[in-house]
Amino acid sequence: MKKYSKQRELMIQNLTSRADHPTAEELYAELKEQMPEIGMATIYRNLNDLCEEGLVHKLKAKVGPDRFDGIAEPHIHFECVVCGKIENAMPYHNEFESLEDEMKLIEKKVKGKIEKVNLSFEGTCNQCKGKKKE
Amino acid sequence: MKKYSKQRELMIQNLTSRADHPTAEELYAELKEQMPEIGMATIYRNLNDLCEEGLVHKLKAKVGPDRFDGIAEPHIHFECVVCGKIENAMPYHNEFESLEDEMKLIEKKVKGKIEKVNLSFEGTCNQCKGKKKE
DNA sequence: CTTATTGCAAAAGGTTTGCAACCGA
DNA sequence: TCGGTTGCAAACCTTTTGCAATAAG
Repeated sequence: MKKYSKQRELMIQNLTSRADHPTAEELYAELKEQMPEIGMATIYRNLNDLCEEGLVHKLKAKVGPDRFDGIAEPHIHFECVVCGKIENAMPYHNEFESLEDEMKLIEKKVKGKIEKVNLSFEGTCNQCKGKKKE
Repeated sequence: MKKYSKQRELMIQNLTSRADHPTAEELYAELKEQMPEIGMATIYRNLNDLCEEGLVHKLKAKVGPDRFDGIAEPHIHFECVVCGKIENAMPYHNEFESLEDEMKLIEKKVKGKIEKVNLSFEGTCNQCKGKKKE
């Protein structure tokens, strides 16, 4: 039987109320301020559970550790191939708005055969564009 | 100055002449038959070089180690969330043919800002569907 | 009282790196 | 000969796991 845990609660709260996609390490650092005893293993264990429950999605960046997304709606990701950061593709939203709708359409169409549709862009984020191979 | 190496040559040959997307380990095992002295570090080093040169693409599966794709043309991937295998989305090709064209279009449109557009489906492959959580 | 969940530390898995030997130009 | 490339082993980073302690129901 599933039991309540403060740790998991904080994680859900954190992940579902933000638009970016932190790594386990980043999440850990943040939660450690609200709860200094929390351990890394708990973070990973709950993250995996939440993924299985479908509440959270695991994102694999080309660079760096995995990232986690607490937003359910299909959306487009922009991933920096230099630092690995993944953001929702807002900067391109206007141009590609229709694509998110199309993603939903595709998902509906292939329901059963396919669990998820991913659409992402790769490039260099503005921060990384600033520095010449730091 | 760049020098020829038998090892890299074999890798390029292998990766550009197949439609699937092996892991470093799989590639290593195959090449070891043609060249028993070859080492894992060489595989990884060359794989990274080839990715930088743009000859090969690194694919991050949700499950298991990274995979490598020697095909340049934008195409849709189908990834098994159980075993991690990634294949070109041929089974769905008819239905979604237009999407590959759209990918190319998008890529053209955002050239400069964006290096690559990725479209992928997640699901359970036929082999994994066969076995109940083996 | 029972058992899911935790925190810690150790282990595992995948990839990268240092270095001496090797090989192509 | 010179410098890029290799193979090996050790190092590295991220994630998972075993286990005893803790806390939810």
